[in-house]
Amino acid sequence: MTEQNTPENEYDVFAIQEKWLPVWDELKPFNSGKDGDTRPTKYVLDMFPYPSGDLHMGHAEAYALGDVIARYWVQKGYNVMHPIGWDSFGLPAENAAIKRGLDPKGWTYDNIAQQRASMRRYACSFDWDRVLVTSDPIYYRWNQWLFLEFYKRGLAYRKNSNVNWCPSCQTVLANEQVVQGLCERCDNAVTKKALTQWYFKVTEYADRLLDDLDTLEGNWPSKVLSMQRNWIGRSYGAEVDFAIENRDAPVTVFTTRPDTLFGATFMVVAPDSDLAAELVSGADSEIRMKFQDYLDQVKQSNDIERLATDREKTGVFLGRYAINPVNGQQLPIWAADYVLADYGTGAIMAVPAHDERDMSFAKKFDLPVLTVVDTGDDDPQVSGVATTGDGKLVNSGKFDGLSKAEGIREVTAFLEESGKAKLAKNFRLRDWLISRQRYWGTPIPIIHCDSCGEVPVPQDQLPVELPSADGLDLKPKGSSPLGAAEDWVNVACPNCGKPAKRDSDTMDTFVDSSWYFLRYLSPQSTEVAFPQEEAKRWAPVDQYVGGVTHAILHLLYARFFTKVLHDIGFIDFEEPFTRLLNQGMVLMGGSAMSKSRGNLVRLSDQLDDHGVDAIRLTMAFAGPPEEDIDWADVSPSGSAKFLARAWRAANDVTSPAGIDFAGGNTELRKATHSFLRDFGPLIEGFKFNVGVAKIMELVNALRKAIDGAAGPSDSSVREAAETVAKALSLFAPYTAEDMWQRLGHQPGVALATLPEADLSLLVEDSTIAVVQVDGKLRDKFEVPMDITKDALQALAMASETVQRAIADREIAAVIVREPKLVNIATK
RNA sequence: GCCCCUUUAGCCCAAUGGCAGAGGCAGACGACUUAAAAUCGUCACAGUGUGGGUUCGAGUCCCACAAGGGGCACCA
Repeated sequence: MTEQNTPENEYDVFAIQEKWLPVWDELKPFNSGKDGDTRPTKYVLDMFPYPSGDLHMGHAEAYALGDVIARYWVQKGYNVMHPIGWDSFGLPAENAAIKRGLDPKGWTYDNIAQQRASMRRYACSFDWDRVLVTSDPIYYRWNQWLFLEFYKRGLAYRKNSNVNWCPSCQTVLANEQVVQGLCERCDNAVTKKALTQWYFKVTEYADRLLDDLDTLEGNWPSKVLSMQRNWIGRSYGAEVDFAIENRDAPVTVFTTRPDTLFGATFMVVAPDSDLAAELVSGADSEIRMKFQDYLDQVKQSNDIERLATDREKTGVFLGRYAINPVNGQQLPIWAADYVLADYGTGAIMAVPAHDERDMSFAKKFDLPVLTVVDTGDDDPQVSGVATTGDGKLVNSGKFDGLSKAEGIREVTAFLEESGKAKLAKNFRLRDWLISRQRYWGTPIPIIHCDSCGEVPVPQDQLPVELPSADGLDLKPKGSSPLGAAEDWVNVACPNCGKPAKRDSDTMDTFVDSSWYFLRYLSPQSTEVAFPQEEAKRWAPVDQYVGGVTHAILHLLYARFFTKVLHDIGFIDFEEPFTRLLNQGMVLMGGSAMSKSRGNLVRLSDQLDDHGVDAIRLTMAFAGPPEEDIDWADVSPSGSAKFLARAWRAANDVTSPAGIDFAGGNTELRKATHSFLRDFGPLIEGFKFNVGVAKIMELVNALRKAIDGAAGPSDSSVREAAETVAKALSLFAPYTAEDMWQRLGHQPGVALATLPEADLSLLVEDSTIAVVQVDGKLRDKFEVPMDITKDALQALAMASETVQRAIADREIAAVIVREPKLVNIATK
């Protein structure tokens, strides 16, 4: 009695944590890539964190789930590479450092140390010998090397254009970092600013980035695939040349509806385009002034105003005319900000009858509407509502009567003959703006020389290391803080030796994360970014795990880098992440956790209250991994209770380790082996919550057997308990390890293999057959597994309750699915 | 406006087109206890958002609608 209450025989999760951590440090069960390891390889990758503080609940979920997968494959006998690192450059770290008056470097590395300690305690199955930190020169030197490889191939270039500018952060933003016209980071309205900036030519890969998504179908969440497709936004159409009165060269427009060419009644160009300025320069002074006023107004407006869909159309007439190539019609040319300078050619043909935007513009400025497709809807000329559906072409000369699709084809072909049109496609995707006017990032390895222009930093001078932040004003002021680091920025031109200046911008941190999965192959190499043989061995990533917040940005950029590296010949695959799991978010009370909302759940508190295992188990058990977890809906104390229950069951086993399981209690053996049959597919299908439920089921059966007929010494009890320990180690490694030891084994349950199910144990010689009448259950009885169709049907027909259900109705059909089901359909 | 996802018991969630319930939370009851906690055990609770359709048979497939969530959106 008293003995049962000694600590030795009581589940103490905190003591267990302390006990096993040092043992695992020694054992290193998750080291990968040792010489002579003949196991097949598997690359499981968790998205690496920003070191912006300690780990939070979101990290806890992501790493718990990634760990289930990594540990599963280890137990299946794979050599699993499951690395971790830190995405440690970037604005969050820098802003926090400014706010606290600290060096971003010291602040960043302190946080890394803290997160690393927390990950160890959280029992993440990381290979600690492969850690990388993107703000280490040994890492970002290869960003610079990659930049220069891109530069060599024309994939990195500089151009002047109107870029997204956050007046609050005082830096440019990529398109992807502007959300609903607001800065992703500070929620201030984003404006435009003409600047010369560095770009990566991601548009050159737009087709492949889109088409190759098909190869990921089924292995990536369909949501992510559709977001990427939306983002790339390919549309097919034609480029059509319109001659311009009093101008030698024609203006080319892009249209997806060449079939409506006869309905074009005006042309619109983007007001902020060079074309608009050029065209208006040929107009009289009153028009030029009006245009200038309009342009000023457009430039002042921000994206929120511009994107408001219910906004009235605005624009000015440019005093010039275009000629419609299909019928010689004279079309007035307008400038309006609903046409974008950087999409298509920055100019459109306006067909108000068949385009809502053109229609509202035509109405506002009283421009003509001409219907050229009869869709069966109300005539737009009369109704003032544009029609976009299929129909028959009208008012279109020899093309009358064609369908929309035929018209698109025929009209384009007709113009193609005279060289006035060609098939074309356009993308919503823009080139990736990578310059940032910030300190804490990878310096762009270019030197600007007055005589030589842009000069790449020679390979032997890489890395271009960041100068110390000492004495630099990091506060945002619109230009890079690095420009003020005199000693750093002023260098001799590598070409001509004359005084020159370093490029003082730093790279977008998405550059860092676009190829880090390859750097894990050799995180400390000073020779190469990554060794090609190792890439052959490990890459691409078999399983990527992370939040859906990166569904567009990070994943698109990483896919782009992969394709470029493939084309250069460094790797032989074109998609970086074979399989992707997006875990949901952890909410509290229905909304995202935040300090200001007062619903913040601190991970460290949860771990102190319930222990690591219970929190990990709760994360996995809460529901399907891609769904959000509302912490108000789950019960970490329930998880802790279950773990104690499992632990006690293992503690009750009295048979010796190594005992032969054959001959053990049949019922429990069946439970164990049906578990073994079901568990693997569940984990491989990401149904972790169901997998945990199956373990609970097995523990319930185990408890019953210990307390019942089998008793604690039965071999089946040991078999079940060992199975529980192994399976549980994916979710609750401390508890599982302790169970494993108490069952008489050496430490290292993580490396113990899960046996295959012995299906012969699961063969039943009888089953319950059900009889339905018109689909409704009427009777059930036990039958032999090998019962014949006729015999089962006869048994069913003989049933009294069945006969009563049929009553006097005529039988239309009898469906027999022996041995389990008979359905009698009546007329 | 276009596209996608979700909707099963008080709650979180299971269910190869074949008996709606695997698991858990909260709950009720019982055993153990002087008592309580802990533990062990037993139990109740929905006919699957709504309306149609396909089928011998639908939570599951198809169509429409509703609610909630998400993505894209003046991209020619």
